[in-house]
Amino acid sequence: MTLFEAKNLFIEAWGSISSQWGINKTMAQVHALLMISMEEMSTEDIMEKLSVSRGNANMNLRDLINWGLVRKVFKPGERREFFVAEKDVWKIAKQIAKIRKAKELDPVIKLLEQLKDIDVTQEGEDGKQFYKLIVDVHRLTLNLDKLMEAILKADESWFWDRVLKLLVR
Amino acid sequence: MTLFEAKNLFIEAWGSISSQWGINKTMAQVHALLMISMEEMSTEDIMEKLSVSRGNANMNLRDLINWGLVRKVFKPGERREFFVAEKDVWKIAKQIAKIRKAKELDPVIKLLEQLKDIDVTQEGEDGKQFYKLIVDVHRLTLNLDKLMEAILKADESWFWDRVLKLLVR
DNA sequence: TTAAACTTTCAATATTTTCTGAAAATTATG
DNA sequence: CATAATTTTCAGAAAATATTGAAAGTTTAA
Repeated sequence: MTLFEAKNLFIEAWGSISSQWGINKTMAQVHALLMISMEEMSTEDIMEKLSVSRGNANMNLRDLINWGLVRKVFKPGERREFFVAEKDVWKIAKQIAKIRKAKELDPVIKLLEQLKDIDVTQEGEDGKQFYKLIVDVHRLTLNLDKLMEAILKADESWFWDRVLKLLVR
Repeated sequence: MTLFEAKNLFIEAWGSISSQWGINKTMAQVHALLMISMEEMSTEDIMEKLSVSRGNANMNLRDLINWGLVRKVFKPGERREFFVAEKDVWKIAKQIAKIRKAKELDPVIKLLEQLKDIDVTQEGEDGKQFYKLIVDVHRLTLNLDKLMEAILKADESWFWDRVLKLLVR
């Protein structure tokens, strides 16, 4: 496999896999493209390489910027904007963890905290069982949340050294 | 908030949040409903409670069974099938982790292993940078994979004791 | 200024995903 | 068996999501 083929495969496959990650295909492909390109790219470059419209490219670049995975750069003498992706894989992972925590975990915790308000004393077995479920899920999500927070603060080698030594004997 | 209200809120909210989890609404609601119900439920019961069609109920129940989160039970003297959900939250979490690992992580690892085949010696700086990205992402996903495997084997309190003591001082 | 270069927006369209409901298949019962 | 009860399938409808492309908006520089 040549480098060219490998890069194309990477972009294509990243786009397909993204559907499993709840991320839209163009966004994943733009990200893949920017991660593997040496040079900053213009909107035009991206549109051409991925065969997508200007609107689509623009919107997904904006999302990637909001996710903190891509940033704009200005080239001296150039009027248009260029884009580059963060290349440090640990930083990328932390950024994604942060976003996913906010989207997937925080709303659950918020819901569970509301639900703990029920007056469980008034109800029978049924109420107790429901309350236990809520409390259990709440405890679990809080723990996951703490784990995520720890990841966000951690240095890569420190984190994996600890985790793997202690869990995977 | 009464128990009744709380249960309805839980089902409704679980359905909304599920979109962030890449899970379809009905599936999440059926799961929520079964998790909080004391009694096993028939397809008919579920259709009525959630206002969904027979086909939809049937298909999502099958998916939940395939995910290992729900099982069929047979009642003596009853012809039709009834369904119950696993109630142990740690078991549920492990099951979900297992599925997500298979859907989100394993395909990435497979891709990266293919991509490591490129003949990097032939290429310049560009090839080196690409290779580094592949290797870095590969290492990270393998580590995540090991973490997931550890979770799958672990006992809940043991797992959180270790993780939280070591990461969150 | 103003006009060209470039970016953003958004209504219309296309695509993908989910849901319905009736028909087909399966299973149990007399 | 035959028939009634129940489950499964699946083509088409509906809903949700993603994409286009052209118009509107913004910025730069002559």
